[in-house]
Amino acid sequence: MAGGEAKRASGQAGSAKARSGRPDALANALAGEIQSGALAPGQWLKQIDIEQRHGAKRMDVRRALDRLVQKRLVVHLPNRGYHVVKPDGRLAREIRDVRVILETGAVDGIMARLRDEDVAEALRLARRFESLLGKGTVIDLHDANIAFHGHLLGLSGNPELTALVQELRGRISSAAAGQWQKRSRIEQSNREHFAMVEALAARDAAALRRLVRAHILQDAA
Amino acid sequence: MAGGEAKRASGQAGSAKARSGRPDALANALAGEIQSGALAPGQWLKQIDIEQRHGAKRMDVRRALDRLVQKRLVVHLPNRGYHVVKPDGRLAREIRDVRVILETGAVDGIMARLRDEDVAEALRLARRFESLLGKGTVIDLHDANIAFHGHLLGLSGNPELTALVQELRGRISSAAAGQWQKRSRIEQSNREHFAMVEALAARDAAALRRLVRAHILQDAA
DNA sequence: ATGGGAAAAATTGGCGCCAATACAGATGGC
DNA sequence: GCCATCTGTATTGGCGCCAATTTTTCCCAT
Repeated sequence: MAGGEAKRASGQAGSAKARSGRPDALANALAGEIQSGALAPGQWLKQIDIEQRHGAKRMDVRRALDRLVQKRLVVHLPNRGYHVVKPDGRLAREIRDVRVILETGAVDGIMARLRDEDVAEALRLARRFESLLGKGTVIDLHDANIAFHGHLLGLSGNPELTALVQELRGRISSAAAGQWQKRSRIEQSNREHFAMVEALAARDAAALRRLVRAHILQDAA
Repeated sequence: MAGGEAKRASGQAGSAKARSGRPDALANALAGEIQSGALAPGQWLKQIDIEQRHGAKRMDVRRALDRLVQKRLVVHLPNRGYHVVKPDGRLAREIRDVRVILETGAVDGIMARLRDEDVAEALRLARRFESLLGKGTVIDLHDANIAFHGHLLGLSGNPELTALVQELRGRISSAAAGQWQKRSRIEQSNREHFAMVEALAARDAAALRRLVRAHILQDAA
């Protein structure tokens, strides 16, 4: 029995691609709705509603919900159902602190591998964020912000670190979503983006660390 | 803000207890078998085998496997099955680097909240590890090591950080399991444990950071 | 003998139905 | 008039069966 050993090297090793499949797609869709606030904290997620709204099969719904439970985005009460997790101040603070550690910790790796074209790309993304300040939706700004920070983290050369931070961000964005509507804070974020790009260009690790820390701490303060 | 509604203490907020339920129990059992090496890397996990070996229902098996996929411990190929993930040097290195960032980043938090009794507890756990050097099994040593580092991380006052590191550790322990059999390295780890306790007692954050970094880097080098 | 191909066995994955449980509303007793 | 209980309804969760796909085995042709 046991002996399986994959003859073909197919699969796994190089496959960060990972065909998402329908269940993951649904899970991501629901995660997006939760993070965007479409699904309010505490709201019950009835399987039938999701099944009809997304035109999905019952099993996919169940699997997606189970996946969201593991991502800590929804809570499952046996024989009662699933509901959106309610923002927990303590938890949000802890995750925020972890993000500070991870993203400031990534700075050294970033500086070590930094090329001029990476700085240029960061500048481009910062400008894209800025261009959306006026007429972009909140979601557009959110995406542009993700793109900027994702690029920055990607420069660390550690995909796992990048994925981890994105996962953590997904777990508190719902709590922070309300904060994102304040205009002054978005403009402050924009200024900090450019400051970070300057720190990058100057290869000033200490300054970048300081900026990243302040940036994260203000986002979900 | 974010009202701490929790009328009933039940559910969500404070429930680190989280009734594991059958599916999680199976997932943990399989995870243990993978990390202990009972299930070899690359080996195919047939649903029927697991169903019979663990006396579980088919659905629980499927759910547990799906959960392990999300934990990145097994790989799923549609219509082919699930197999244990093969140790990937690059991935292991990335996770190891993330651990360095997290555990060295936790040092400041640890020092800020450190009490004398915490140092005493750390010393106790270090001694327990040492006492197992001679006649403990590899698994005993592994557990004692986990306990020591878990205590250390717990001192940071950030349960999320602790949980995150444990999760990361679980994803590479299979790869590092082979390394744990070298005696000299275990003794080196033991010495470093006591050095860390000394750094704790001296409230020397820089020294502790240096020790933690070296300790993690050597474990899964 | 060996390679290709087809049938057979095994395994996975999906879908539907039905029981178990919780919720809502109505009814009756105090 | 209010509270407890009971009934009806909606929702969840489990279990089994069957189709789809893959892997293995066997046979035949070259």
